[in-house]
Amino acid sequence: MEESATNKKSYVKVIEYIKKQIREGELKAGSRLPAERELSEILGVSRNSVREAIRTLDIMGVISSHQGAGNYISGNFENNLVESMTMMFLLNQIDYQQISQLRRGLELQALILAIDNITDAEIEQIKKINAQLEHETEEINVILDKQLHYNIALASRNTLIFSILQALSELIDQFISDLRRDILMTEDSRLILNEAHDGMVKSLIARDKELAYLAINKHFGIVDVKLREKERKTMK
Amino acid sequence: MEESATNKKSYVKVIEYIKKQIREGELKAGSRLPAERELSEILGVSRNSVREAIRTLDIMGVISSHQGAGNYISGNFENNLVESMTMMFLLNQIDYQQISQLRRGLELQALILAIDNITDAEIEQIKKINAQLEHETEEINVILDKQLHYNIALASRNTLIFSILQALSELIDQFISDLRRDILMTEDSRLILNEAHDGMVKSLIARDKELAYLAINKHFGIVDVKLREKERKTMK
DNA sequence: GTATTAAATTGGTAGTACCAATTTTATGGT
DNA sequence: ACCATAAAATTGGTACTACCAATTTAATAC
Repeated sequence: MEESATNKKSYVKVIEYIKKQIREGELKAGSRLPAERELSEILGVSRNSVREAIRTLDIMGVISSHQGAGNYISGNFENNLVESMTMMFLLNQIDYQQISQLRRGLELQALILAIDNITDAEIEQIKKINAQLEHETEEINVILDKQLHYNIALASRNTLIFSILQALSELIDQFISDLRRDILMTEDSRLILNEAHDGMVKSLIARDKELAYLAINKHFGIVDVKLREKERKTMK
Repeated sequence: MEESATNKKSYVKVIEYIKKQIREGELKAGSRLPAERELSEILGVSRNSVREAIRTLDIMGVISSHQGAGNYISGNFENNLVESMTMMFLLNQIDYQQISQLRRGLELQALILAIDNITDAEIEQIKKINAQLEHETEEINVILDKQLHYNIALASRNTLIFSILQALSELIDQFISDLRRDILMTEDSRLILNEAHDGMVKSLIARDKELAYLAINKHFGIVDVKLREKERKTMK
């Protein structure tokens, strides 16, 4: 019972065609797709269906559309992950605790991978950011904090982990940036977070994965404590 | 310069409207959306645009469409993650090594969370699966192996981590199932994997996170070794 | 009250038309 | 020959209509 193309919904045909073209090397990042009217003719489906498929791939980050210019293969998937997680968040399928737990797992793995892959220049850059971060006596500088984690994620050389961490960061910005600020602003958490960041940087310098594990635990330990405090207040 | 609704592309309006409805509790998992022709009228956009938006949310897993019946708010996001990662894979933005690294981080975190949340009944279930798995003398039973990891991920009580792990599993099935089988089939890896699985189960029983860390390292240590062997052969 | 049938509803697809942004081509001047 | 400008062609964005196909709902017959 092979029905291959028939029976399938038209927009699925279009998506599969594009996938096939990518798989076969006909399309790659930067390539321009055939015009919608052309695709419509090639595949024997209406332009409606072509557009539904392209719109989906657009939102997913696979394609970027430019009116008048054409549709191009992109490669920016963070948007898709953000969109997806946003919906999960809105539908109450996930909460901040889950996001934090995921981050903990990924930050640790990113740090461990970075230990294997980071260059000396990158370490210097991170040391610089961390030094600036510790000069902040008032509160944790959110931007510097993000930069620190960003650079570590980058040094992991794992696009997938990097993308997910970026998506999580954006998700936090969108929905719970105030919560994060509250968590980071108190004096005690600031000190512990500085220690944690120091530990992370030291683990990179010493290429010490055990230290990395401890530092991440310290980092997210305090985040979790603060999160629970916050929840208790909200409950009252 | 507030332009709110104007200037925005029509399908964006539709998506934002649906998001808003979800945020305000008008729509939740299981809810039925207004008919496409209705939405079209409500928002003052063409049915085309409504469909482009709905199609996107459909592929994302937020909506499930049923011809004749209607569009319903769903909540099955694995499909979206799979789609997204599939595209990343096809566009050579990620490879098996990266997937394995991500899995390693998530499996560890899932196991650690499971230690805190798993019930005795669930432990019994997992022990049973593991016992069956060790009876397999010929090769690793892929299905049982997947079940073991599946149940641990479930016990983590983290939908997000669970979803990503499921997506990774499907991705592996789709593209590199043969590679996985090759990795798991050799005698030495079978023994080590059994030890690793034992360690994971024991860590759950003893609620020992240190043991969990060691077991996961053993598990993915052998996977990585086999992966590198495979790569070396391919290079030749 | 139940089973069957007809009608209405709703998503799926196709086609046409026109607008808007961009690119390409043609035109004119120096 | 070169460049700036304008016209034409291309291409995505949107709207509207029409019809098909699956499903649900209402009507009918028993």
